[in-house]
Amino acid sequence: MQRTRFGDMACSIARTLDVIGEPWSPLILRDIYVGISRFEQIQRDLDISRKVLTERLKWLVEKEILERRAYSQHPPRYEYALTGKGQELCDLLLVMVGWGDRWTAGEAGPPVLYRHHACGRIAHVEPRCSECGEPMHATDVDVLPGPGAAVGERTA
Amino acid sequence: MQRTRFGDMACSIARTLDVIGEPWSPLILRDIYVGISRFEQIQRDLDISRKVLTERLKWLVEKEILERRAYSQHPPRYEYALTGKGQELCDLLLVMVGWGDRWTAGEAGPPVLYRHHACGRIAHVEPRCSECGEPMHATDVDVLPGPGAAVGERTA
DNA sequence: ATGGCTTGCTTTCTTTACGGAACTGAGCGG
DNA sequence: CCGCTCAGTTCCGTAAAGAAAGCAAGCCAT
Repeated sequence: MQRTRFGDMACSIARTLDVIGEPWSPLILRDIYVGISRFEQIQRDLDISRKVLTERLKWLVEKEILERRAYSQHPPRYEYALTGKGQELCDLLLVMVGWGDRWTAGEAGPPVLYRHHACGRIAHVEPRCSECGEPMHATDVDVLPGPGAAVGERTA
Repeated sequence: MQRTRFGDMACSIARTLDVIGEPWSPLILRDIYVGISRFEQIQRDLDISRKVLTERLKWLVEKEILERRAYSQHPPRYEYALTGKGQELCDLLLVMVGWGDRWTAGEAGPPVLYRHHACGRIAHVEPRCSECGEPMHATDVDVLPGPGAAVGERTA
């Protein structure tokens, strides 16, 4: 969508946005995650322009987030499925759900609940440190240049 | 940017996207998070159109993600600061960083590292269950209708 | 065999938003 | 009073989104 491509920036946020940052992409991912996996289904569910849906699906397949596969040869019918890379992106969706539930749900409460397989309880995700297991929020970290930093260039 | 507003959908992902889903918004948030907080600074850092930057900042202030405040009266100069709501959004950025580092960083390695205050180690965020503390990925949950579900309507 | 139905797109057209560049205006500072 | 910085605003050309229609392949019933 945007003319400026984010993929070339030395920033993991920008590079993630390059993949799913365009409008509709996260919602398409969500649909496929919950089992709405065919072109017509997604189009109806989101009420998205067929043209844009075609473009997004092609892009996400190119980026190896989705796989297009035939579930019927005759007639040829296709569905879209998450790759491993795509499933990990869905973790990001869960975090978005967490923020949205907390700040935008209002009176009515969250529209969707998530039950954790491991404990069977309704839960939300909590960001924790990969090293010590304690909560790890944006306010709990120092930001340092890493090996892939483009020295002397804009970080963005 | 998109003509279709996501804010009215009964979906926390859509409502989160309504706030920061537009192009550049997450990168603007990131800049302010790391201390690049003035109009000219952000514009230079991201090389974003001044017009779009103006629009985004105004939107994020309206949505109470950012606060515009004068750091000088004479001459009148402004900077943008995260609200509590905005700081929590930054957790989402950390998750995006995690995915981006893992899938898009390549040979060079991650451009930026994050040191966790609590343990002092370089770390990344790991989504864990708010109830039992075990890892909680998108593949580890069941999706159920919640109280705020728009019954009979599209979930999106 | 043919008219209708569904699926999975593609095409065309209009409207909107982005990107780039120039311009404004307030307030220093020399 | 000339130039500089900051913080935008305005204008214009182009690219992308949205709406709607069209298309082709393959059933399916009459």
